[in-house]
Amino acid sequence: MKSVTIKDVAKRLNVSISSVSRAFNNSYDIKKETRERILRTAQEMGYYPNPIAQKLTQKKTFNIGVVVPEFINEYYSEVIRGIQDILTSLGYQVLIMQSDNKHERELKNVKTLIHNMMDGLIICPSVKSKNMDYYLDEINKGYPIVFLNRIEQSFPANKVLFNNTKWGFFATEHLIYQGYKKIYHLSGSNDLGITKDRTQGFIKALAKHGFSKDDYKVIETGILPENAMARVQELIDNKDLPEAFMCVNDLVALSTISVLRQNQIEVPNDIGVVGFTETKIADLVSPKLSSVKQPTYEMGKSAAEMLMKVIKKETMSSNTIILNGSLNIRESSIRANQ
Amino acid sequence: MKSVTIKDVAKRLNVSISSVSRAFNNSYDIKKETRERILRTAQEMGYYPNPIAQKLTQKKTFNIGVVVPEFINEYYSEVIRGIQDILTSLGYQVLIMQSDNKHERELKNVKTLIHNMMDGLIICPSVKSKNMDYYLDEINKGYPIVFLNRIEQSFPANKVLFNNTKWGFFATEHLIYQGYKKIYHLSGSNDLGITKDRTQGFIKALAKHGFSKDDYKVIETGILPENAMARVQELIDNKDLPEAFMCVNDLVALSTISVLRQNQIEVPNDIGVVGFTETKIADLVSPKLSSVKQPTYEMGKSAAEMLMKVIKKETMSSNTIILNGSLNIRESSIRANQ
DNA sequence: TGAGTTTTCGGAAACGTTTCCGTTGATTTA
DNA sequence: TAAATCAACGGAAACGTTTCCGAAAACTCA
Repeated sequence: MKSVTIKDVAKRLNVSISSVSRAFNNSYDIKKETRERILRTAQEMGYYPNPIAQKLTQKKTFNIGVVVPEFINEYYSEVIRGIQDILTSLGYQVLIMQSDNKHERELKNVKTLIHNMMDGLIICPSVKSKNMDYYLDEINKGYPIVFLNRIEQSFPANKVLFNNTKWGFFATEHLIYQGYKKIYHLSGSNDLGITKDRTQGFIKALAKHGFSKDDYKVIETGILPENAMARVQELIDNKDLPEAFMCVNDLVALSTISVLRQNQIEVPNDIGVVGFTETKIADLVSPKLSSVKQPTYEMGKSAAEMLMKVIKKETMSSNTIILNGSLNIRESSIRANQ
Repeated sequence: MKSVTIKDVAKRLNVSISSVSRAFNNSYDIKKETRERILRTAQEMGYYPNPIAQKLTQKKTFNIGVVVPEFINEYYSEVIRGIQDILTSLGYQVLIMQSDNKHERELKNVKTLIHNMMDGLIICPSVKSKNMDYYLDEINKGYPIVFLNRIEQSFPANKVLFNNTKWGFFATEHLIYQGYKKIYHLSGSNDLGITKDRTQGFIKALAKHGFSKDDYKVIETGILPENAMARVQELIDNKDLPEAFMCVNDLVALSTISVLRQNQIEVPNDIGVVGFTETKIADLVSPKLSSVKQPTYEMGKSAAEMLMKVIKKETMSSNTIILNGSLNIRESSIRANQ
């Protein structure tokens, strides 16, 4: 378990510790031949500089921490791919921690990463900004942090966002243009800023097109199938069905379609459905699911690039990047002519 | 950016550095009152022990590294949840790295984690054991490593596995019992041990039930939709369709159903389909997808528990845990009576 | 009361690096 | 040829802890 240190290499070659160090950091004041000699025998002896010791003296670790709430679908997976593609090409390593949608664990993760001297952090918060003081403190101390998704636009920090209100609006307006006159929104939790924004977009679209209070409803189902299915079944039982559903995400949309089908209600012939945060399966199911695609990979890339700028001190202020998505209209929301 | 160190605390209280250290490690040889006094002012000054410096002197970091190939579906997400639930309850932190299905990046990740002094590692390899020498070296040095999934049963290390051959066999036999006489297997890459094992299970089941060479085929589609869809379309064009498909995973199964539907071929009325590595959507699509459920959460738990035993030196040998799954039969593979 | 024991604490080495400073010998310059 | 410059290297401090060792003070016991 004993690993070979810089001293062992120095002793073997009868050179000083400093020279070995210089050889590895290819410093200018070392002769080319000795440098090569040192590197060669170091290789033979299986020596590599201990990163922990390096961190103690240097400031840079070339490690970047990423905190995500979950991996429930490919959303954060693709975000991380975007982050990694940028950062690994620049010689950084990406360390990921999962906070399981719990704010406390998120905070603990962030502290762990900071204390382990990450050069910077990309944080995807679990819930809407409660207790962000710690983060603000660190930012003010000069610690490089970029937020991604699920954070308020007004929060004074560098961040990469998706405009959920806007695309919630478009998704809803699409249903309206299809001629659906009564539309229900199955919404996420109100604690979650992003799903709340989608709800706002929903309401804005209805307002613009003169829907009255009787023509729509917002039903808080959360983002997981179980509860959503129960609530839809309730609607059916109460004979309180709309002409279309605008759903907080694809999982809820698929759940809705599934329950409707069990009750011999067909999508889109009887009822239209549109999802949000498109996943691969949208294109594979029947009916194919209309949904809003988020630029996940690009969001990761942007966040990584922004973080690099912060680290290089090329920017100090609180920048916000808002990326565009697309509404992919498929079968589930195409209203039959009648 | 200058953080407060142990010296600052010691100086403020006119005690020695050692005493402050003792206070934090609640050592036995410090008076209770001084310990509390130190802890209190340390808190006031915002001091916490620098983990990097601690790592340099101690051997334990209470950090565990996890390397996964991807987050393409909820598979590794649930594995990680299992790992985290065990380890965080024991005071450990879990650091995750994603190797993007590339062996080189996996190796780099592992080295990064080891050099950063993780107390142990759980590795989910990306491809079948090529170049495992580095891992074996570390294990022989006494470094605690547990492997999970995608590794050969003969590999001499601690590991947690799913019996892909067995459940590939059961999935296939289920189709046979349904009366399907001609069955094709859409398989993953041969480089991937686990998908190869499923293929073996497929062939075993056919052999047991006396299928001849003409009654089955193995078609290597890989694990992603695009290629699978193309290959299925080829089969349709060549009028070379089986009575049932046994698919390497759910994504390929859904892709298959989708292509068949585009060609007016209905599942399960015309053709039966069964998937593998069940995901949430299996229950939400139409027809509901029959699939093999893997005990993902439990696999993570087992791996974490096994790693703890290795770290505590309660076990030295190469243990293998093989967990059981279940075959969930739904609509897609129920053959209509005829 | 004096020897032995225990409690509590300080000093200093150690962990494995980087980096500043200084020294040596060789080379250049006037 | 003497002075000045330069290339190449060694020594040692520093990073922030833990821990071993030893010593002072307090306590025990006969």
